[in-house]
Formats: sequence, structure tokens, C-alpha cells
Amino acid sequence: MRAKLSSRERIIRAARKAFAERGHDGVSMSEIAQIAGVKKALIYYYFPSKEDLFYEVWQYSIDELEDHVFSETRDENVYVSKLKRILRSYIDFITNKNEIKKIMDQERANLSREDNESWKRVRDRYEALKEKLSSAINDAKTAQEISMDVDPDSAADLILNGFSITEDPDGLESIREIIWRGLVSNSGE
Amino acid sequence: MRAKLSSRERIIRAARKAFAERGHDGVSMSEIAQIAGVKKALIYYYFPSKEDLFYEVWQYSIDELEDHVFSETRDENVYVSKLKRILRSYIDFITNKNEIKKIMDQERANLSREDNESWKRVRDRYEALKEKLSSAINDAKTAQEISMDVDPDSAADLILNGFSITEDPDGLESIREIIWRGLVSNSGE
DNA sequence: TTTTTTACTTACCGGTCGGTAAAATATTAG
DNA sequence: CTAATATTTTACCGACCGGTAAGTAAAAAA
Repeated sequence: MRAKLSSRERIIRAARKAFAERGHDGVSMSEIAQIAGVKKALIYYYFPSKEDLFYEVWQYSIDELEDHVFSETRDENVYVSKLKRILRSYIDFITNKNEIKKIMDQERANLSREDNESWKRVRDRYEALKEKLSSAINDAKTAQEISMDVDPDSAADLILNGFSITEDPDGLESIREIIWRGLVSNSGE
Repeated sequence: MRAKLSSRERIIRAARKAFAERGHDGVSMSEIAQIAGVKKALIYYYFPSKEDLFYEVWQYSIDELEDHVFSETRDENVYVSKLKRILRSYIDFITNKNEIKKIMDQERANLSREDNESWKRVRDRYEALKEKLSSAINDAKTAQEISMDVDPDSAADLILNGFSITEDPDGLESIREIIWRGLVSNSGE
């Protein structure tokens, strides 16, 4: 039987669900309150603003993604194997924690907007994730285990963007294979 | 000197610009009116609703993309060359008609939402584009000019999603190279 | 037992949303 | 010149937005 969650926790989960489905701009605070089964004003008791609530959801989501994807490969010392496992567990994460991936997809366009000061921390958290992935790729490249043609930063972009929309596991797998061959093959021409 | 545009055209261009920057949900009709230099009610004279205005922008944008990407390769008969040119002109399009690509990025998450009946035609127009790309890939595969491991549909997804956010031309080029090697190399393992 | 803090509700704020009716102005046709 | 028609503006609608002030009930601290 489920332990009763605190109101704060219920709000966060409701927000995550709603933001995943409709995005930050598509969701109203009253909508979140309704899903969480609390009054709207209570949200403002725990969170100063919609933006702050969103950021907490965002932060937790990316933390969870990083934990899942990077923690188990920490002691792997063959970089290309490590990278391969990162990719696999990333797909595993997308499949099982689909809500979190959806939030990232929803706000992807906002991540490239240099204006909008209030989104800075959201962008920063995302950039930190990307950096982790990028340096794992760079390690493999430095060890000459993947193609020297690969630019680690672009490859990280490709991985983080390439699996959007698709929910079908076979589709994800196909995409992973293409990307992987792109990373390891020596010359495409 | 610029010929004076009709109000209707000015509205569409203003809407395209605004939707590219902030997305459908992030833009208000009065904002669009202001950019177009027109009263809000005039928009409703030409377009029944915000949704209809958005769809017209969307439709024209994807038409333009298809024209740019597919028209010049129509008489190419070596499928792999054709596909390579498609990819190149897609990047060219992203670079030069960046506003249109941004609209697609903004609404990407909405494209996977099966609910929301009113977005059906938006999704359908996108799916038609994807189908065109997918069958170009399939042609190259059938002619055994690219890897037999490639699933055309997934590859089309990857191409349409993989170039997001990035505006830096070098980054786009790097991503294109990875994808291309992924398509043509015979086995990544 | 009194006081303070925590958790939460009720009722409201000004502002903006998408959308509309009707009047005013331009344009065109007879 | 006039009448009809196409275009644009003015002024407004109810609904909902994010956010807040003030109060309440219960629990924790004094």
C-alpha cells in the first residue's frame, strides 16, 4: 500500500506530469493544483512562483537522468565500452522514465533562447548534463576508441536530441545503432 | 525598395516570427497584431482562430522546406547521391531559413500527442514530410547504397530531430557527418 | 496552558487571454 | 454620385491567468 505523500511531493509530481504533457507555457497553476488535489494557494506556500516550481521539477528530473545514466559506469575504464553503456542506459531511461524525457523535449526550444534571463538556471542545468556526456565522448575519442572525426560537443547534441518523439523501443534501438555507427566508423565517404 | 505587403501577409509573417521565438502557447494574438502593425481584431477578420492562423504558418513553412529540400534532387537517379544532397540542402535550409526550423522545434513535443484533436492536421502535415524523407532513405537502402541495418523511418526521425537547438554551422556539419557515417557504414560493432 | 509555528483555505487582485459585434472607413461597381 | 462591398478600428466580453492577503485549524514549543 502506498504511503501517503506530503503535499509538497504531490505538487511536484503533479507538476511533472502536467509539464511533461503540455509544457511550461501550456499548464496553469490551477491545473497543477487540481491534479495534486490541493488548493492553488498551497502551491504558492511551498513555491515562490510557477517558474520556481518548474525549475525544481526540471532539476530533479535531470538529476535522476544523470544518476541513471552515469553512476553505474563510473568504474568502467575502457572508454568505448563505457560510452556504449551510457548510450544503452540512456535509452533505458527514456523508455522507463518517459515523463522526464518528455519534459526535456517540451522545453528544448527554450534552451536555445539567450534572452529570457529567468530561464538561465534551467539552461545551465541542461548544459551541465550535456557537458558530462560530451566529456565521456571526448575520453573515448582521446583514447582513439572512436572516430577522430567526431566532435564531442556535437555528438552530445545529437544524442540528446536524436531520440525525440519516438516512443517505440525498436525505433529507439534503430536510432541508437545509426548514431553508434556514426561514432565508431572511420570514414563515411 | 520593399513592395507594401497586404495585411494578411504581414500577419502571417509576424505570426511566423513570434511562433518561432516563443511557440504557439507562448505567443498572444495581441502580440502578433502588434508585430504586424495591425489591430488584433483584424487578424480575426482573416483567420477564424489562433489555431487556424498557426496552421497556415505551419503549412507554408513545411511546404517551403519540402520545396527547398526535395525539388532540386528530383532527377537524380543515384539514390545515395540524392540522399546526400537532400541532407546537405536540409542543413542549408536550417541555416538560411532558421525561423522555420525554429517553429518545428518549438512544436515538436506537440507532434507526439495523440490527444488534442485540433492538432491533428498539424501532425499530419509533419508526417507527410517525414514520409517523403523516409522513402528517399528507403530507395537508397533498396538499391543497396546504404547500410541494410538502417530502418528508414527511424533514420528520418533522427534527421528531423538531430539538428535541434544548434545554430552553429560547424556543429550542424559535424552532426551531419555522424549521421551520414551511421547510414553508410556496414557495421558499427 | 499559553504562545508560536506549520499547513492550508477562502476570497480576491489586476491583467491578459482568445474572441466578437458593430461602427467607421476605403475601395470598387453601376 | 451612389450604393454596395471589402477592409479596418473601437470597444468590449467572459474566462482564466499568475499571484497575494488575510484568516483558520491543528500541532509543536514554551
